Amino acid sequence: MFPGIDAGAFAGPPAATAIFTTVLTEGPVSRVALARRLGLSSAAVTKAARPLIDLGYLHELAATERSGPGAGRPASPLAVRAEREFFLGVKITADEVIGVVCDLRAQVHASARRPLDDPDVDAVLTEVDRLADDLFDAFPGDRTRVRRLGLALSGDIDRGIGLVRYSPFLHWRDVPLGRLAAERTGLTVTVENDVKALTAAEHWFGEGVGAESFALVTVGTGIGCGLVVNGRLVSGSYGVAGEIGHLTVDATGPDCHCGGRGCIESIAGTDAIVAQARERTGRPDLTIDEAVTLARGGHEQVRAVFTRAGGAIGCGIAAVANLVGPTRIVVSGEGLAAYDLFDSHIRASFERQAFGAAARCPLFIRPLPFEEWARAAAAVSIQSLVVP
Amino acid sequence: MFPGIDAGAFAGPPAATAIFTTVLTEGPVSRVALARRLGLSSAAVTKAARPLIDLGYLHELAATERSGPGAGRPASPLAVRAEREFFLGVKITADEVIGVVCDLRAQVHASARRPLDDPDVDAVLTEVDRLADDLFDAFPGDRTRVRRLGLALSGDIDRGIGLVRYSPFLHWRDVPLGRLAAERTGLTVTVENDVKALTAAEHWFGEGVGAESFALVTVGTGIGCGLVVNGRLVSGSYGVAGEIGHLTVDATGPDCHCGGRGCIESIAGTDAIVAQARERTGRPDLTIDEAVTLARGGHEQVRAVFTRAGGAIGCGIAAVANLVGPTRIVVSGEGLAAYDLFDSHIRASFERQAFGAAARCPLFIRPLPFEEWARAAAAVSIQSLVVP
DNA sequence: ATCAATACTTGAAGAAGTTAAATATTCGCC
DNA sequence: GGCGAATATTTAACTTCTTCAAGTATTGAT
Repeated sequence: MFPGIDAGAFAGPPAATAIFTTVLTEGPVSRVALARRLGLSSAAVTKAARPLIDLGYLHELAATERSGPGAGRPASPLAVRAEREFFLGVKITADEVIGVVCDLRAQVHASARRPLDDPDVDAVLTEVDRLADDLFDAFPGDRTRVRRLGLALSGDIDRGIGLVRYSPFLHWRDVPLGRLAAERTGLTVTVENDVKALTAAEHWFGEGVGAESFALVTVGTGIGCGLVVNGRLVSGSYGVAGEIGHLTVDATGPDCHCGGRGCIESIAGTDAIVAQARERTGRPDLTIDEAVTLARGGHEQVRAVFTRAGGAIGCGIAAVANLVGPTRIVVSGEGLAAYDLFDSHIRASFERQAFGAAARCPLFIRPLPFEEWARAAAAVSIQSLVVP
Repeated sequence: MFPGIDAGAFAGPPAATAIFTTVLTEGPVSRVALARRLGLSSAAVTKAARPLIDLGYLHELAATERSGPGAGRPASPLAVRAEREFFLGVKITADEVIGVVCDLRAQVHASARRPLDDPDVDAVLTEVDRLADDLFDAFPGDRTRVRRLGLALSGDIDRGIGLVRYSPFLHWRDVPLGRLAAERTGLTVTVENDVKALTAAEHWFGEGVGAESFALVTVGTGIGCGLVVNGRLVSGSYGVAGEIGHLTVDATGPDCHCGGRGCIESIAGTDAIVAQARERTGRPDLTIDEAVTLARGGHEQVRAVFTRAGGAIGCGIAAVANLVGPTRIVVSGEGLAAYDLFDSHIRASFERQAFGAAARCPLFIRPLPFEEWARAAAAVSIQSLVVP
């Protein structure tokens, strides 16, 4: 059952988990609708929902306007009591820790960030702990309701045991971050790869809701991809999954640090875009923001860099669509802050490369506020409460 | 419960399905081992297994040699009674129908084939029906134990309702093949895409056994891919999945009929290999067999064609490994009849392109007897009995 | 022969779900 | 206002599946 006071995770009957997950991700639903949706009898829903209501995780909404024929008792939809519990989410980057406090529905209630100048494990833990304090201070609600912390960082991570197998940018190997952070903060900690966290968050609280399979492509310094197939996140053996950054898309493209040529990342990664823009403008100190401004201002040479990048991203997305056939695709990341320069090119390239009906797969292209990574970490923590 | 006489599918308790599936795919296991493996109590295994034994689907093996400390009652492993039930499997190609009779463990007991000269639905059904008769004639066992038929063909297929949405080589659209074949043959029919069927067969009865995720890459006229992720076959929305044939791997490569350039298929597809070999030998009527003979004989120009093809295949496999991270990969297909010419090049290219530890993913490269496609169809039929 | 170890079986008890019937609430209509 | 049809939810009796705890079975070692 859901925890009363302790930090234990949900361990009730399968029906209760399914009910709570559905209400959480798909919004208020009546018991009868839940029964239909989950293949249960309405009696089973009534019974399984009661303890969730008693514990304060669900509550009944006032009857809403009818949709059907008009007659009959109106439904009393079940809704999640978002403020029943709160979650910290922290994204760890090479030079910063960014944190948020979210409620059960992954709405942000407070946020904070701290610089990081030492990638040493202990130093990072200290900053995470301080950040948690900052978040508690900034959080207007009941602090005793915050009992979980989600951490997200890039690298090879074993979420099950909270182990960072390898983090290239922090130079960590086999760091039991989950245990260490739990000791430091006294919270129940979940650790997940950042792209997977974002994918999971999008699956439960974003555009991926209700999709049996979907893909998230992140565009920034690197190009990454998270996948949900058959309703479950794809983890990948050997610590590898979602690596699309080094697919070849243009053999006439630039050399890539991976040893290949014309990889997506070497064309559409932020660094690659800056490098190309510098080359074409002859300004060796051009920044990405200046490049964006020039492109928006109509500078054809720089514009072409973004066009080409969009084309490369579209190719990568098409590869994903052709291989796993997701129902929907989200394209996001810091690199899309200037998504007005990308959008149509990504779509055109995708539609050209996608196989048959896969071209009909809807694309959601939008920039990603950096805080969103931290929210994703909190979302993973929410998941770990509901589905241990 | 398992059917006694009727053609109904398994509908017993979840534990019984899990037990039967495990014994079927992983071989004889003791009840205690099953309990540990499936997270059940040994009492539950005893109880769930009894009806399966009574119905003749499972039986007890004589106690085997011990593995543990030596003391204690020896286990009585449960094994599948393979001859309890038999299955027809038929692969439909553009010019032939190929069929086999398999037992529950997917061992072939008889096989037959018939030419096909008319892609008309009715003509194909007639040939399938005749082939079934041929198979019944060739089958040495008890015919009344054959009650299911699996069909496999390339194209967009809805396995759930036995519908062929689109078959390019037969020019079919929305043909309810499952229903039609059931009416014709009187058998319970399952229809599946051929590559997915092969993937499912490999997952249950081949190199994929026990793998949480694995991939099968077929090499022939086309280059295809089937995926199992989180223990389940990937179906793909929009009728698309596993399309890796048109990934670009060599921008200097030949034009492809898909409109792109340097696609895997345009380099490593059987037709592409023949075309390249003809060009390099100046013999416009060279066949694939002759090309293989030349390459084996040391003809450098032709050899290079296979080397290049192997490189392209390796790239495609690496793309799959980097994106979904399977635990194992099988590379197979008619196109690998000359796999001695490919093997090392595929491996080298894969290891070069695979990301980090993904390069450690074991590759099983081997040719595919054509009959294997029919066996895969039977395997899908077996699955449909056990997991409806 | 006896003991420890391991495998399997049994029976009582419990959890989780089902069906069928009762209850609750509304709308439309008289 | 009262009544019936429609829909939602609850209740109670029952079924099914599973576990737990205790027993039986079979072996090797002493």
